Amino acid sequence: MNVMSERGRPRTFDRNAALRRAMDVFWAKGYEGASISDLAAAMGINSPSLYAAYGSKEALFLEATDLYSRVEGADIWLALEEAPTARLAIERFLRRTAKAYSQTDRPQGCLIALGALHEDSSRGAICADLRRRRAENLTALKKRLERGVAEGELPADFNCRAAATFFATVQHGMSIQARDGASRAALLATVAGAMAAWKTMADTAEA
Amino acid sequence: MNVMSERGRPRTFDRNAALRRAMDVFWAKGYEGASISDLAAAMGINSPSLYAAYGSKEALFLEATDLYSRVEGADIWLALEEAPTARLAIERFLRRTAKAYSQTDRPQGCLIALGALHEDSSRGAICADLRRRRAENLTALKKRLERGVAEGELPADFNCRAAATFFATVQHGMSIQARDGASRAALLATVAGAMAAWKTMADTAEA
DNA sequence: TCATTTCTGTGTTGATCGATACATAAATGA
DNA sequence: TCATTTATGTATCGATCAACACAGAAATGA
Repeated sequence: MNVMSERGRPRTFDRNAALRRAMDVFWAKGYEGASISDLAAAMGINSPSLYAAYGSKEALFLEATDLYSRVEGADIWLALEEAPTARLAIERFLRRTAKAYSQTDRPQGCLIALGALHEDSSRGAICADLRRRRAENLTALKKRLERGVAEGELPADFNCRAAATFFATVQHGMSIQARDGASRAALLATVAGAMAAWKTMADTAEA
Repeated sequence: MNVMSERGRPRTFDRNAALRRAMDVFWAKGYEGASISDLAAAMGINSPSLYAAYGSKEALFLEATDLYSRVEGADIWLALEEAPTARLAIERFLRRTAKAYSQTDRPQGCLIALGALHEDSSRGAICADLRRRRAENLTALKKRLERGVAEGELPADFNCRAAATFFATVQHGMSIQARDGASRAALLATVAGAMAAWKTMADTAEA
């Protein structure tokens, strides 16, 4: 398959490197704000090469968001699985979020959260895909909390869904906070606020 | 002034009613997603009438967001002043937010939070205005918490800035949550999570 | 009545949008 | 060598963007 595709004139640019550049543009400007001109210029190619290699703006965005989750988001969500307790898992998840969202050498906030918030007939697939990814993230949080219940760390009647919703919402808010230029310290203050809810939530469930 | 302006052919549409329609379009589609065609059609006028009455798309947006804060946002922020305690003030503020963001007869989430998140040279003034409004909201929260400290409800070393940042961030996250179709119950679960942090934050400050 | 002022609807402006046509270049297999 | 295949650069496509020119309509004051 791969061997057969080596016929014809070879591509003169690195497809993965160009995709990463496209990701940065979408990340900074959002889906509608990023024009084909912007993208092609950042990728160092002309628009026909872009369309030949990726198909369309929509397809390019979908590939870019996939790359984003794998490269930029992986570390954050890995914390959920690796931490020994649910409490530590949530805390590390939020702290890594604060760190990632305040990196000064890349766009602030999250591409998944901010990439395409305004639905439109011409952007239906884009919005649906981002929504699906956000829903997956919510499920990952819920699963980790449920594991905490199963392992006896949290009371049996702990509301995992509600808690997961809360922490996911805090993370989404941090994207907007980061876009407003919040410092890492300010984002960590939000993390501290969210974690302050932990004890009360666990105790309330027991009562 | 007003009398002098009554010369010439009178306007055949209600300027305020049309502005409200424009607000709804910006609210649903965001600044870049709302075209002049969209706006004029929803307002029931042609684009020259739009430009004659409001000046430009940017000026129309600024008027629309001002109307939004006065009409849609007033009730939410009034809760801060009216509640007898800081704790109740924050709780009512968040509960009214949950109610407002889940109204099914209007766009979900907040125009101030979601209207223009991606900065661009052509949208600088828009983004700056929304950022200013968000900063004002943060200040209002901080002021209310400081009043709680002054009145002895909260310990003297309570970190008002950090707490205000946390609650503002939760509200911003609720906008994205609402855009994802969250029910009022789901938004109230987030409110409960945020309020669960209250006791811990107050106690930690005392320690 | 009539000059002045302001608004309305039609039609259009140059710019930019996402997406391609086309000719040429550079690789392959036969 | 040469037909085939794929990529590249130039130069555009029709559609839509924000904004406006212009002429006619509807009010005013004199």
